[in-house]
Amino acid sequence: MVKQPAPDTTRRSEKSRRAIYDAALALVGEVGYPKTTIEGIAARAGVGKQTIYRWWSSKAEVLMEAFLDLGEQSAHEAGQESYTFPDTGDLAADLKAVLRATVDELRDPRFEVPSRALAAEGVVNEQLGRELVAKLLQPSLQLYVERLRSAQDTGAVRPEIDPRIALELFVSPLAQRWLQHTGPIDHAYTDTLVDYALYGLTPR
Amino acid sequence: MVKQPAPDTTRRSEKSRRAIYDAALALVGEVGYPKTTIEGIAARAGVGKQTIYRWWSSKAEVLMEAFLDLGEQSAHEAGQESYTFPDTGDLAADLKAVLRATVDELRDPRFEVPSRALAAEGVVNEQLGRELVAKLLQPSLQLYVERLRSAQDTGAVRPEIDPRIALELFVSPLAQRWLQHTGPIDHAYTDTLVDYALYGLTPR
Amino acid sequence: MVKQPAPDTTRRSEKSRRAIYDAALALVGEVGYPKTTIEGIAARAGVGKQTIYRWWSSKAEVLMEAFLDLGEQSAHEAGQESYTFPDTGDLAADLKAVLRATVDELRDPRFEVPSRALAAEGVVNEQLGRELVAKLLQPSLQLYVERLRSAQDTGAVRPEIDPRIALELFVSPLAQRWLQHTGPIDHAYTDTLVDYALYGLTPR
Amino acid sequence: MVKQPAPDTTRRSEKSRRAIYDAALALVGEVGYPKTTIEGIAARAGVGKQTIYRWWSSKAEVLMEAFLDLGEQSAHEAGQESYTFPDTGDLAADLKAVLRATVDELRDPRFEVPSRALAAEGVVNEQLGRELVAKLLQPSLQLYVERLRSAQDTGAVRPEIDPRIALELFVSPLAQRWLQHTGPIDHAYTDTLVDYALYGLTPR
DNA sequence: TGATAAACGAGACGGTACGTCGTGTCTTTGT
DNA sequence: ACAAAGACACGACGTACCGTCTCGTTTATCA
Repeated sequence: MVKQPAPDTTRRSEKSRRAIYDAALALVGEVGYPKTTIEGIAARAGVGKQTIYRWWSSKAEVLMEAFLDLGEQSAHEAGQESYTFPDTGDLAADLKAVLRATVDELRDPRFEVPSRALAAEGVVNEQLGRELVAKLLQPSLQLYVERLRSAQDTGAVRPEIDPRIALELFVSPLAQRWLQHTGPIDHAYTDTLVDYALYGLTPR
Repeated sequence: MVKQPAPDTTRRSEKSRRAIYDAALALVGEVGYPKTTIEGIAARAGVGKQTIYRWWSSKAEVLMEAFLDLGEQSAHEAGQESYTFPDTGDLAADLKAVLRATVDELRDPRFEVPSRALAAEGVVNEQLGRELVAKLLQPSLQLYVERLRSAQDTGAVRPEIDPRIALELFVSPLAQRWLQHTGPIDHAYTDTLVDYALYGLTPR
Repeated sequence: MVKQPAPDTTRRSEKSRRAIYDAALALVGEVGYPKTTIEGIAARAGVGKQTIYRWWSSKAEVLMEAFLDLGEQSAHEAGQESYTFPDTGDLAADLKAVLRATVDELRDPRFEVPSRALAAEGVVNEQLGRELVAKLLQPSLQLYVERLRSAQDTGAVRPEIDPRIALELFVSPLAQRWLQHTGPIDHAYTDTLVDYALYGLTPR
Repeated sequence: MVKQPAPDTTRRSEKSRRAIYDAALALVGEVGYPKTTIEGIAARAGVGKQTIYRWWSSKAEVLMEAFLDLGEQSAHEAGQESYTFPDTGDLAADLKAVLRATVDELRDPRFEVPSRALAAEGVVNEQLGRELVAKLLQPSLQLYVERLRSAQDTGAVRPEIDPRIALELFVSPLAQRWLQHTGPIDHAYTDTLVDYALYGLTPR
């Protein structure tokens, strides 16, 4: 906190950074977030503790960057397809498809432990929370906004609807069930969500 | 963890328990959850550490019980009115009223810090999460279920709707905005949620 | 320390006292003195802790009384012969015999651990040390004094010699070797001690 | 006990070691050995507990090294004269002089508490006891051996006498009186010891 | 290409908190 | 009324990590 003589980013060891990311994700997966320690990450990465403290200010920050990096890696490999949203003209079908994919992803144990840990940290640490939202959540949510706007253009969604609020009707219930273990998560559930939200609860 | 030779509950010191609850809530409020330590709680409560370890197995458990107790205290004082749900016949109005009250409560700093801390812990610790849901969340949600059933009886809600899922359309978006700082929380927002969810997004 | 409402000795449970003695000696023998605890003694004796604190003021005191009691038991069984000293007229032979017996006793593991523990405690705790000396050591040493006086009567020892000091020439070297591990202990050694001490180191 | 990954001695902080020695000796002097705690030493030395545990394995070991160091300090200051033994040709006089000096040293309160504590520990802990004997006692006793050998050369002591046993006639009685509080310690007493031991108890 | 300055691995350090154990006191319960 | 049982406040234990701070030792630009 006191002094940050601006470490020289150009001299930074790429090898160490990779090793730290790998160690952090591996440890979180193996022993859980609370038992993951900076000392443990350093030891596993074959790195001095100072090398971690030089570039990050907390365990959560390390993990967040490691996780973001993991996401980028996946995206590269997969050819970016995760950042698109289907638009077949059938809004209900498109939403259901995307939510089904999200359900599958949430169940992938590779992502589960670190993302839970980050989410928990973000609940309590507002700054980190906002960073997470901005870097991890927002890009995905933006795709919903765009798809809903497109639906408004075709008349499938009422024009006065605010897409940024409307998307929460699909996304938040799923997120909450996952975060708070308030209920089971499966394709039938997300399909139902889409139906309820699109057509409302009252008789038509 | 090793041995728990079943401490004798009848001999338990009520005074110590109260002091521990008070200290825990006070400390969490003052220095935040991560900096609240069992030693600190014990010292503040004027209690030996062992007295805490004898009856609870983790900081989170202490805080959860303290928080539950706080809720019961409030309920007693207020004469239980928190466990009822208005039924004026106008479903939209009733939902909006309850959600507005919830918004106000979420902003009460007295509840904010400990409930955030508990929620975060519950995200990561499934057992505690389920306990939280069962003891804190479920009772409130059940009131939504009943109100929605009553609306189905009067024909205000389609009969095939599952109320346990439907309620998430109102509650989860608010919860997520609060938990994950994904957006501002106010009365206009929750009013909008009720409108969108009740009448759907598609043109009627 | 604060209050000593003079517990009523007549009401004292003999059974508990015995059980405490047994437990104390057994534990000291099994786990050593430092790992012997008052809680452990109470548990093993099937006795409340308070019953120990009521009658003794420290672990060392319990052990001392237990040990004294053990000695009395042995004496009773053996018919007091331990409190006599041979007087065959041959002083050297008598001393050698007694010291050989002492060597054998010092090697009896039944006595070794507790008496070492007590001796150590006595080194550091003067009050207990004096009690030990008075109750355990003095009676034996007195026998040396008497035998040496008898030798003075027969002219075998110079009349101006102080027997209380003279006996230390035989007893202390053995005691020190045993206590401080400064050398091996056997019959040849004690025989030599007697010869050196009786006849001096200078040529005659 | 579990792991001792050989801390790097070259990186050891000399300042901390000194501070720990000083704190240990001061505390033992002020509150006595049993009330001296590792936490107390660490606090007084302004040192983390781990720094003590890293280099020593017990309170006794710390104190022993501190005491040895104290001895070395004194020796340095005094110019080593403590490691010599007078040889005036008059054996009795030389022994009396050395024993008088020993009496004075035993009464020096600066040495009394720690050396008693160490002696007591050595009684019960054989390994430490042997270390103490080897490092603290042996060097002094060796001087007696040499002086006695020299006396044998001049014919003042019978040639068949074993000096390592003979020296105990002078040293052990004094040591025992001091350790076990079995009698007063003064110059007259040690003078008497020398007379008795050199010339024997029997009439010449 | 060799000097020099940084980042690096290693890990000792002063600390804080952990969870456990034992102390000596006090209270409850059964007899 | 006493003794067993054991909860309690307290304090030390020995361990694990924290974040800071040297230590040499690579590296990797610039002189």
